[in-house]
Amino acid sequence: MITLFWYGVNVPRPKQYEPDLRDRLIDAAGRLLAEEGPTALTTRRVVAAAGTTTNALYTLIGGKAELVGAMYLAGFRRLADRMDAVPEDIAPLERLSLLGGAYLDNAFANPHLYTVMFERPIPDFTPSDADLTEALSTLQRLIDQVDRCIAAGVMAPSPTAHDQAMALWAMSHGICSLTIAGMFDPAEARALCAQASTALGIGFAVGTR
Amino acid sequence: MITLFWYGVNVPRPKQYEPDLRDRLIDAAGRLLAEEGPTALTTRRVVAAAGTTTNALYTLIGGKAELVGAMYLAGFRRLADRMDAVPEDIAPLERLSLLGGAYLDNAFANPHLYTVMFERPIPDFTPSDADLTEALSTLQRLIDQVDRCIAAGVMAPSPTAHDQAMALWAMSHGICSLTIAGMFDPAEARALCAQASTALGIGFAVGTR
DNA sequence: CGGCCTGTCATAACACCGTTCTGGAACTTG
DNA sequence: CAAGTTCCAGAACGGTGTTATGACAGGCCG
Repeated sequence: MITLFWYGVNVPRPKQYEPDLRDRLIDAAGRLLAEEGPTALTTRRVVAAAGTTTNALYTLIGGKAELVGAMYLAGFRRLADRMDAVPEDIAPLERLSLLGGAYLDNAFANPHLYTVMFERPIPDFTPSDADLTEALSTLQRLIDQVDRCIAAGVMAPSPTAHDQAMALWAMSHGICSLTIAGMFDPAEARALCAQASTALGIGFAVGTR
Repeated sequence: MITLFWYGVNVPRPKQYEPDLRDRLIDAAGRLLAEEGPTALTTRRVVAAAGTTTNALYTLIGGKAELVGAMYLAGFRRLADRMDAVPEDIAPLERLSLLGGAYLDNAFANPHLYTVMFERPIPDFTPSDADLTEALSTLQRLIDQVDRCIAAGVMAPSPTAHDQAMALWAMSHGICSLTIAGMFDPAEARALCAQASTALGIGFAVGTR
């Protein structure tokens, strides 16, 4: 007889010895990435910082790619938190601008994490399709706010909220990316972003009337 | 007595490396990067593809960082060539749009090289200040064309040509970067870029009148 | 309650990486 | 020809991600 249900019967579930070891590993990786950049993110340094050994990383997380994947998702969660911290009860256009500010703040507060989210500084890791859709879902906040601006009559109804939001996002990301790459300095970047974002909004409104 | 001129007397001039070995190494590295991405760009694979040994790479180029540096500059030269191939005798605004198209073409034709230019896929390499200014000088073509558009009266004289060009560039780069990261697909990216660029131009014109 | 199974984790090893060392061959010059 | 210098193949070094080996802890079934 062949057992079809592997976890159906007679399979003990042993506990994890140190329940927070997985979190400790991910925290240590995050600290290493933030403080010393992608080159410092080696399995050996991570496990040493977490006070354990390589094998724990492999049984608890799976490998370096999965470790970076965890930080990838954590990065988007952090971005989501920052955007959700923007108050609700303000003028739609002003709130949209604050969301943009939060985006730049997030990028410049931890540039290494930002590159993990949007570039490939650790070539072993490329996000899965599930990771990508989860990441893109964070940007729904931007689309929603553009929608509210359209509903309030302060932005044009065409192109679609999605397209206008994507344009705003691409612009902001471009500025963040080039700034992190050393092409702009942060102050310059913020001014440029404010200037260009309003121009973009005006252009969309005028271009379709 | 101290000999001051080391090559003055009695110094034989031994043979040189194969004169094109340096170029062969850089070509092999470029092919490897284009076909298999940054993970394939190892010194051992490069020297094997060029039919030589590690030592040649170190005496002729200096190391992996310098090798990537050569590709960094080659990437900007290639971008410059593509932009310089856009004809001169067309309407300024149309020429500006063709420059944007050339930018996207260049990015999508060799995305791995694009990431070397604007992201840090090989952590051993970060461009020097000299590299950065040389790279930024490529973008002067964009600024010049915006200048011509302003002179022709088809773009607003304010903000400065520099600022408008930087905004257009950041927008285009953002779209390229996000596309290469898997967030957009190339067709979507081209449409978005065209749409957003014209909106940006209109917005700058309207916002200052 | 005891044996077994299974997940947890330390130790040590493997293949590969960038880089450097060693030594011999090749070539130019006196 | 002898000397001196550069070229360059091979081995070696320290570091990387990953995997094999094995000790051990605890939950499940008899």
